[in-house]
Amino acid sequence: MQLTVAEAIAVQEDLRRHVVTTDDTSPAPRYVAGLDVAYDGDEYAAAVVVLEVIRAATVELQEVDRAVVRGRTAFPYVPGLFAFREVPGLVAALERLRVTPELLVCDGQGLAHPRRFGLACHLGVVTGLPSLGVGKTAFVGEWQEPGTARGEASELVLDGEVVGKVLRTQNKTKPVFVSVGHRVSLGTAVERVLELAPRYRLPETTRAADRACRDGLAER
DNA sequence: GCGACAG
DNA sequence: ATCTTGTCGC
Repeated sequence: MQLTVAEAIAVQEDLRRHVVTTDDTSPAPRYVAGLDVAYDGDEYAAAVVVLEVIRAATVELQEVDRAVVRGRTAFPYVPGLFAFREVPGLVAALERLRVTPELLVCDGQGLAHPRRFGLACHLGVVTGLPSLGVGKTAFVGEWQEPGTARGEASELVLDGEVVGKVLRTQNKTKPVFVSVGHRVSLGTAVERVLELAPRYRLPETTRAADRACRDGLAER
């Protein structure tokens, strides 16, 4: 790896100062992106899929753009430094988009991180775009099991501070861990995730990006 | 010191 | 993340 663990932590401590945890005065996003990376040894395929959110009687989600970039891993998976492994490929994919997303839905945590600077915060700060994190499992913090109905949530607390929400996106399914990335409030983040997960546990953005990076890795 | 540890 | 088939349920 080009960066040492100590250097990477220093970068996080520096970049975290730029995180904005409130909503900007813009309407609900029309273009929302899902981002994910798949691996095969030290080879990876990073994907970004942009969905247009059509709000009518029911929310409709249509893919309008996508970009998949392949590359070679330059940083190992280190808990707490996950972003250094995924950001290069994801930023490269974002640069290839024709449609600029108004919200990045990341695979992992945002503020729910030991230094309050998980992947979602990192991607938001380096791109300047609003972002939020949706983790499939917990990383840090304490919480109570939320109610079993879609929409019910409980606070994710770390050192006495609310760093996210444990949110049930579908009845009787395992909850997901939502946290702020950049330029969105926690309440809005939860609202966006529910809107993007009308049918399954994970947001459609996440599902689309997951499929895209797997497919990208498969074609060799 | 021991274990836990996003993907 | 990845290793991996069938199977129960809506």
